[in-house]
Amino acid sequence: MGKPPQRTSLEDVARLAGVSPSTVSRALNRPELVSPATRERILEIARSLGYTPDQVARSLKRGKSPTLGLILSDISVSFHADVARGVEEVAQAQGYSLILFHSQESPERERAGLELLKSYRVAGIILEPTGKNRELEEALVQEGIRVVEVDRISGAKGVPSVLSDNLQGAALAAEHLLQAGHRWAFVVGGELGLTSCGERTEAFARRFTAGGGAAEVYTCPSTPEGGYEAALRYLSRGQRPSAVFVTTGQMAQGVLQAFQEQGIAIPQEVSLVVFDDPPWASLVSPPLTAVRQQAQEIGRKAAQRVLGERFPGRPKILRLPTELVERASVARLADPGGSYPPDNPA
Amino acid sequence: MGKPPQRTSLEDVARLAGVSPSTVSRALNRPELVSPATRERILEIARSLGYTPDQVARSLKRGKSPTLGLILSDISVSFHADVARGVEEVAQAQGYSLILFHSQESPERERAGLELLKSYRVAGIILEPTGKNRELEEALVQEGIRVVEVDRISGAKGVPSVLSDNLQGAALAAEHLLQAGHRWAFVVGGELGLTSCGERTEAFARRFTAGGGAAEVYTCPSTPEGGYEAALRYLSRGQRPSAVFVTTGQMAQGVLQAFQEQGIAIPQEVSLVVFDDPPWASLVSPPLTAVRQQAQEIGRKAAQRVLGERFPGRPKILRLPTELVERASVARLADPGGSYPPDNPA
DNA sequence: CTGTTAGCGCTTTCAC
DNA sequence: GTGAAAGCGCTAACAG
Repeated sequence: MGKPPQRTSLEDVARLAGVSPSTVSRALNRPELVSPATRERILEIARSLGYTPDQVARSLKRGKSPTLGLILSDISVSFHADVARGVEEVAQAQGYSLILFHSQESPERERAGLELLKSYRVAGIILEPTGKNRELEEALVQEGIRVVEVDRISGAKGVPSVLSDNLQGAALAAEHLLQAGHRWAFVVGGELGLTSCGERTEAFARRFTAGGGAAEVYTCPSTPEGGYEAALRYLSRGQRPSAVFVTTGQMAQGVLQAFQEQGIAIPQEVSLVVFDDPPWASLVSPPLTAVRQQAQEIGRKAAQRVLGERFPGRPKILRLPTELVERASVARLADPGGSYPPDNPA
Repeated sequence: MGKPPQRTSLEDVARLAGVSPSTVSRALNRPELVSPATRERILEIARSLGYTPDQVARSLKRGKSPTLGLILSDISVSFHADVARGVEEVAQAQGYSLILFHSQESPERERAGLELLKSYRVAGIILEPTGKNRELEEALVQEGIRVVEVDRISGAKGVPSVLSDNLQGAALAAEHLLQAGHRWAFVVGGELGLTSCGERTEAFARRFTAGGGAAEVYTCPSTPEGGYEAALRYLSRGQRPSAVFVTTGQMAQGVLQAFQEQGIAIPQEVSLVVFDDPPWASLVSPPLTAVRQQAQEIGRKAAQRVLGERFPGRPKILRLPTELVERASVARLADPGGSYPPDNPA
C-alpha cells in the first residue's frame, strides 16, 4: 500500500503518442528513421513522462550491456584509484558504465567477479589478475567478452595487458642510484610472483649489477606492513647497503613509517627510491625520489582496448613509459665507485 | 566466422537434463521445491556446461537487479576510496554488485548518473550529492529505489545520510588547540556550501570562539590547489594566527605543500590540525594531528541502509563519531590564554 | 515512414 | 514434484 513504483515504459509513451512501440523505439535510437513531426511529439511526450529506457530490457534484447567490469585487488591503493579514474573516464565518454569488483587478491573472489560480470553481459572486463584464473579469462574471451589486464600479466592467451614499463622504470632508478655513487642496494621487492614487483626487482637488480653495484633482494607481502617489516630487517643489520629501492608505493608507506619510528635520517643514513609516485611522496620529509607511473593513462588505454576495434596486429602488451621524479631522498655519495659496497655483501 | 559466442542458457541445461526450463530454474533458485535426484542431476549438468544464469534476463523478469549504484565526485580521494571499499564490502557480502559513477562535482553528470542507475534498475543508490538534484533523488525514492547519501546532506525528502559527526570532530580539534594555548586560528574552510566543509568550519569557529579564541575563516576550492592558495594567503600576512585548521585532507595536501615550499616549520611557526586522516598524515614531518573519520564504516552503514529493511522510525541522519589522533603538528604554547590573539584580529 | 511479429533468458503462477 | 504458458521492456527484421 502506498507503493506505486510504476515505471513508465516505452509502451506508455507509445500509447500516449498514438504510435506503435517500435516507432518510439526508433525515435529514441535511430531518429533519422522517423518523420520529424512524430519524432518531436514522441520525444516531447517521453520527456514529459520522465521516461527512461530500461537498460536491462535493452541489454537482454541486444545480448550485450553497455557496461565494463573492473576487477581490482583494492581500490584504496592510490595507483588503483587512478587507474579506475582513467577507465571510468573513457567508459563514461563512450556511454559505458563501470561495475567495480574487489578481488582482494583472492583467486576465488576473482573467479566470482569474473563470473558475475559475465552474467551481467558486460561488453568487456578490465582486470588486475591474480593469475590463477587464466582458463576462465580465456573462456570469457571465447564467449566474446573483451578482457584486458592492467598492471600485471597473467599469461592468459588472447588477453592483452596494459602496464608500466617496469624494466625502463627500474633501470631509471638503478641508474640514478649508480650515478649518485651508490654501489650497494637493498631491494624491497614485495611478492615477486606479481608482474609489477617481479619485473621491477629483477630489472633493478640487473641494471644495478651491470653498473658495478650489488643488489640484495628482500621479499615480503606487497603491503605497508610488508614494507615495514622489510625496513626493520634492513635496519637490523650491522653493515647496511647505502640505498633502498622499493617496488611499490604501498610498501614504501611501511618503509617510511619504520624509518621514521627508528629515527633514521633520509638520505643521510639511507637513500630511498620508490617505484610509483603516490600523492604523498612529495609531502614527506625529505620528498621522495620516485618513478612516476601514468596510472590514469593505463586505465584509459585499457578501456580503449576493451572498447575499441580489435586490431589483430596490435601488440599484445602495452607498456607505458615511466619518469623519474628526482626529489631529495637520494644522497650523492662522496666516493663514487668507492668502498661502500663491501666486496662481499653477503 | 570463427565466432561462436554461444552462451549456454537455462534451456540448454533443461534439454540435456530432460526436464523443463522451469524445473531448472527452481533447482537453481528454490532447490527445496525439486526432488533431490533431479536437483542433483540438473546441478551437475549445469556445472559441466559451465552454465551461468543470465543476470540481465533475471533482472528484467524480477524488475530489479542485485546492484547498487555509487556516485562519488572522485574515487581517487582517499576518503572516498575508503567509503567505496566499505560499500563494496557489504554489497558483495549480500550478493550485490556495485556500479561506480563519477560526478566530478557536476550536477549534470550527477543527474546523468542517477538516471543511468535508474535505467539499470539498481536496488539502491549511494550518493555523495551535489545538492542540485534533490527532485530527482526524491523521484527515485518514489519509484522504489533506495537512495542514501554519504558525507553530505542535500536536503532531499526521504533520503537519509551517513556522514561523520562533523560537529563533534571539529569541536575536538578546537578544544585541542585551545588546550594547547592557541587563541587565534586560521580556518581553511573550503567550499562552505558542502556539508562537510560548512559544518566543520562553523562548528570549529563556534567552539573555538566559545573557548575564548578567535577564528578567521578562509574559503577556497576544496582541492589541494585550494589549500595551497589558502596557505599562501595565510603566510602573506603580517601577523599570523598561531594555528591552522583544515577541513579536508585534500586541502591539507596543498597547505602542506605550500608550507614546505616556503620553509615554514610546523609546529614551531604554525600549528596544524586536519579534519580527516589520510594515510600519509602520519608519514609527513611532523606527523599531523588529525581528526580521523570512519570512512569505511560510513560506506558500510550506507550500504546497509540501502539494503536493509526500511525502519520508518530510524533516524534520518546517521553521524559517525570521529577521533582525534594527536601527533606532532600542534605546538603547546607557553602562555595559555595569553597575548597570542590580538585583541582585534581584524 | 510505421506497424506487426517474434523473441532475448529467465521466473512465476497455474494446472496436472 | 514438474510442465506449460505468459510476459518483464525493448529491439529488429519484415511487411506494408
